Amino acid sequence: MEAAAKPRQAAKGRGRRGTRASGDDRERAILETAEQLLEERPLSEISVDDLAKGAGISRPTFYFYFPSKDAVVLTIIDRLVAAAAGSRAEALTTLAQGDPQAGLRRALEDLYGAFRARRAVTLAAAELRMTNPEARDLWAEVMEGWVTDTTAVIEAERARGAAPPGEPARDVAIALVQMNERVQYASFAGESPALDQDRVLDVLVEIWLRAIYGAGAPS
Amino acid sequence: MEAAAKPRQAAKGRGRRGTRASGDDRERAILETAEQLLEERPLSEISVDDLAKGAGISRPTFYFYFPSKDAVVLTIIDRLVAAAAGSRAEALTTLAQGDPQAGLRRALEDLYGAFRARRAVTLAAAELRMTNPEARDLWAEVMEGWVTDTTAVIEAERARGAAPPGEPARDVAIALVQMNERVQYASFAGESPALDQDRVLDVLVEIWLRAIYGAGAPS
DNA sequence: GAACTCTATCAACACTGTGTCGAGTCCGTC
DNA sequence: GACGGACTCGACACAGTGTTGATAGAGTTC
Repeated sequence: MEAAAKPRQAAKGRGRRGTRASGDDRERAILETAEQLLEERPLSEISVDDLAKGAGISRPTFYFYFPSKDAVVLTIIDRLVAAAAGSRAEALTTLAQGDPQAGLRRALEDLYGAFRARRAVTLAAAELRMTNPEARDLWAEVMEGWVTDTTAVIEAERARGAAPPGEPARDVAIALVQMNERVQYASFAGESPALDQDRVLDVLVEIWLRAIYGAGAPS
Repeated sequence: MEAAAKPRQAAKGRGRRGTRASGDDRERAILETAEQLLEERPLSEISVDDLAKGAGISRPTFYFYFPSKDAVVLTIIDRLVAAAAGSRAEALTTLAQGDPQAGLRRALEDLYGAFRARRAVTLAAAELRMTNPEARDLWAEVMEGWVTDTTAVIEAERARGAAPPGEPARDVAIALVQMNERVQYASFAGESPALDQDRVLDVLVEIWLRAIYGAGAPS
């Protein structure tokens, strides 16, 4: 009886737990504090107490608004993801009509821009993904979206004869999308072997174009 | 004088802190326990107590052998890195003489094999890299090694006219190496959009060859 | 305007995990 | 047989998480 008695389920149900009222300010204050602190240091070095203090409340009161630190960050990531989804929809439109190569570049540019604009959140997402299943799932969804789109583009280009055949389109898409993720992350995080922020796009675009349009290699 | 009196430096100086004696067994037991537990669950869900228990000692005794949990994992990663360095040296030899394209495939194969053989450690390394500077540096060194080698190959192939010009060789090398890392990680971790373990190599090799040897794309 | 309810708040607590200290035991050697 | 170093662990101090229960205040509702 003892063990099952506790309905422990931290990080379930992202937002406030009760109904809605005036304390919206507090909730916003917590989110803003989190974003601001993430600008300064990694997620692992931010405690619930830091968030509470930043929002001008006590630690227990924090738990009135969010079930955990992770939930706060997840909420923030949700927004980033929503913004990125917007970029993706837009990019798709550009791609559908007109020159696919130029469209591809536009798409990669938008995506890169969306994440660079919220660098700190992007890095926190990567960190959270390591330990939090919800973050992992959310990110997986995002990746899946891009992979699906990219697969469609590759298949279309192959079908119309603009791109040569090769490994399955979806497999290539997965590798390219993951390359972008990693390269962008390394660049944002200032890792040691990493591309300069303003070189990222040129390099990624060249590899994408060659991977999709370039024939094998007749030495 | 006081401050310097304590040679306290958690996670600094990987192995035992004292001299060497019989307790080598314990040290080995801790390392083996760690490897074994990493096979079952992520690093974040393994405590110092788990390691101590697994090695048949108490928690304080653990600290006689290692300054922290991280230090244990770092030691394990060191070994993986050493093995990978071996693969790299071998791959270089293959590359230097004979067909570079076949050599490239061999190199990627060896690398992939080295990490797949120690999947759990590879995943732990990625996890630790998020929070531990030492792990970050160690990994950075490894990456730098591959980037340097790859850069040399690309430049050589361009010089001898086998590969067309393009973005700076080092930039391309960074992107490709990071792609490999991310694709392999996703595959090992069983992420949702990820390549099947036995598709990884074919896909990576195709993209490498096209990125290096494939011309742009004259639609 | 007293009783009722619902939001919001926090002190105090229980728990988990880390790292340290000090008091040992055991063992070889001088 | 006592000294010193390798080795061990109980007990502690600390940091962080999440919960409980008591309470204050701001509207209703009758």
